[in-house]
Amino acid sequence: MSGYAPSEAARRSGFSLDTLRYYEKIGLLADVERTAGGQRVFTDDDLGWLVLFRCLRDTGMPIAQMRRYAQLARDGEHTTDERHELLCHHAARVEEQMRLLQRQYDHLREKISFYERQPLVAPGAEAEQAG
Amino acid sequence: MSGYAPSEAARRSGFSLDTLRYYEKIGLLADVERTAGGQRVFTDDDLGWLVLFRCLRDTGMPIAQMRRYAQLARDGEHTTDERHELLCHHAARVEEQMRLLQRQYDHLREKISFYERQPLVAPGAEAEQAG
DNA sequence: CTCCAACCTGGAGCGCGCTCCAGGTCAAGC
DNA sequence: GCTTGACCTGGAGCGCGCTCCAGGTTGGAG
Repeated sequence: MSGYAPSEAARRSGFSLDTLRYYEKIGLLADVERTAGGQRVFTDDDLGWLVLFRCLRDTGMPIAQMRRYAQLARDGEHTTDERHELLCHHAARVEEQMRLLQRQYDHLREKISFYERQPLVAPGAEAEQAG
Repeated sequence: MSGYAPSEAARRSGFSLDTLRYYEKIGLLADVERTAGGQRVFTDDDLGWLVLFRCLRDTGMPIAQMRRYAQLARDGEHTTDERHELLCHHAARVEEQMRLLQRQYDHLREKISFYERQPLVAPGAEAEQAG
């Protein structure tokens, strides 16, 4: 059940082969196993990390911070508080990001509704907006 | 009421001076007025555009697409359908983005709650997760 | 009139996160 | 044993969106 070829790991994780190698190179994924010949073998644990990295990446965490998190996890049990804190801070930023996105989405919708109302309104009746 | 110095426009829009110049250079903001000596004077209309650009940027629209939108607007009334369509497509992408962000935020929260439950649970009682 | 902070230009540089490449190795199927 | 496609490495390159710089000009305050 564990031991995936690079292409399989790529397929399952949604990251490209190059990205998987890159993540290992910069120390996000550490010590990926190898065959005798030197080819990578990804474990279920690696896949779990990749799922996490996707979550963090999709929510806008910089790679440097993911690296830090991964390093803390490798450092052992005594770093759980710091890891917890790191994730909480990140979650707070994500919440802010969601609020901003919602706000700007509302603006966008308003702008769109302006285009949709325009044909029904007498020319010049609405305040001129940019665009 | 209209006619802002670059620094004032920067302050009001939240973009840096360099970014304002950059936006003009690449044709997002076209034909910004100048004093006799060549210094920029931003109008309320320019400010309106900047508000729009911030909205589009914050929702992840690439600059090339903003450029296209701005160009269409300059091309006149007969492009309203295309502009409307462009914004609608963008809005759809933003909705997808919001769904993804929410989903990944939920994962993140789950991960965090794992850290918060951990001290209460007997060692080995929970499935091992990466990180 | 002088000063100096704000402004101008063209163009180089940067930070991020990959992505691609050349040149070589590995390993599964025939 | 041979072929062939997947894989390896180190390092260069890229696309985006700015950001910074040098060297010069402008314009309002005193």
